[in-house]
Amino acid sequence: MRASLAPTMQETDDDLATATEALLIASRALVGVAARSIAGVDEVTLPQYRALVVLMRPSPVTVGDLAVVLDIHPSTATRLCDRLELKRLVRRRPGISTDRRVTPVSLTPKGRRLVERVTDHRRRDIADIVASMSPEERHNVIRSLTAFAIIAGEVPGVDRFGWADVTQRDSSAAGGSAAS
Amino acid sequence: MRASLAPTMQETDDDLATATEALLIASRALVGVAARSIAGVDEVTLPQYRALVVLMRPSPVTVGDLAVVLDIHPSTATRLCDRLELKRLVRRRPGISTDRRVTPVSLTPKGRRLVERVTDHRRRDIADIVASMSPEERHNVIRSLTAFAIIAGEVPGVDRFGWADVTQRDSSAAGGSAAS
DNA sequence: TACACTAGTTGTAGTACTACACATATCGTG
DNA sequence: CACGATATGTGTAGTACTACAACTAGTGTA
Repeated sequence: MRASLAPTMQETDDDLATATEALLIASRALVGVAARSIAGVDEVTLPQYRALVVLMRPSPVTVGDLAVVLDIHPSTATRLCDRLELKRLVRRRPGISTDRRVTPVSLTPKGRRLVERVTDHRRRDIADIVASMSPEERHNVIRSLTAFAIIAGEVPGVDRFGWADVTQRDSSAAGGSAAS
Repeated sequence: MRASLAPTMQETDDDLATATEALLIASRALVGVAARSIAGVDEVTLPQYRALVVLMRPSPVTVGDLAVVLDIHPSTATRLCDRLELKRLVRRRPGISTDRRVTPVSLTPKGRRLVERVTDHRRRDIADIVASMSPEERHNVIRSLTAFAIIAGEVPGVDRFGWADVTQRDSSAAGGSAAS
């Protein structure tokens, strides 16, 4: 399919490369948007924000879960939670779990609002761009990106979940490992 | 979402919102991809990587330019350059400019390779996803995202340039300001 | 030439993030 | 119930990032 004419194999190959480049470029633009949306919030550092995004998940999250998802040492997760708790963005809720070794952590309303604020900011920036598109382009975006997002969620090695949202892994801020 | 025909005004409004959401979701996926590509590189921290991306620009970049673009204090830019120079990723090149107050900074081959490595990593991840798409979807992506990227580059408040690539501004890693 | 301004660096100080090693509760099992 | 495994927290240490203040050097102008 392809609008109308039948694609030859060669055209398909070209499209593959072209689409990849288009996404790579769009990726930069979108990442830039994401960057600004978190930049507008002074209240948390990047690792902290990443943690908050993880905590947006509906399922319960423990300190240990955070360590696994963020790929940091458990003790680092503990410290991270300490700081977030000081800022009243999360709450430790011992006793919620039957396993009393674990420490469930949840967002406070304040923490949730912060994440939502960042998302809204990003949505506005994107909306500004979308508003500048022609109806046809807009229409196209819906179709192609929906397809993209669905597939991205299925391709192994690509996170479909929010924490990726965090935009990036802090790399090795210290001498650490933290690699993929 | 509807497949073909001429949009009415109302449908256009709907599309605007839908397209925004589609981009928001795609944004997460793409940011996740970007995250991984930098995560695979232990050698630099995020601020350091951002600086390297800025230095990919063809035009000469000074220490002060870095401070402005990265939105950090000049002294912070100095320290950043110090560390990058220690890692042999950049070089200070005094004497290149007629104004002997400024200190031009440029990537070393090693630094350039690092940035390219990250980009390649990202390109591969995206290609994996694109490969899973139907030719029609792929075709669509090319058209819509190219339009998106072009517009994004024109809409004020959205960076068209590479440094956004960096994926994100480190927020206030310290007690700092750094906000936008 | 004197003086203000610009660019960068250095001194100082504080917070964050990271990990490793060790200590403390709990849980599961034999 | 004893014992290993699990989940967190603490003690300790090191690097990074950040900014402000002060200093050096070079530029431009009156």
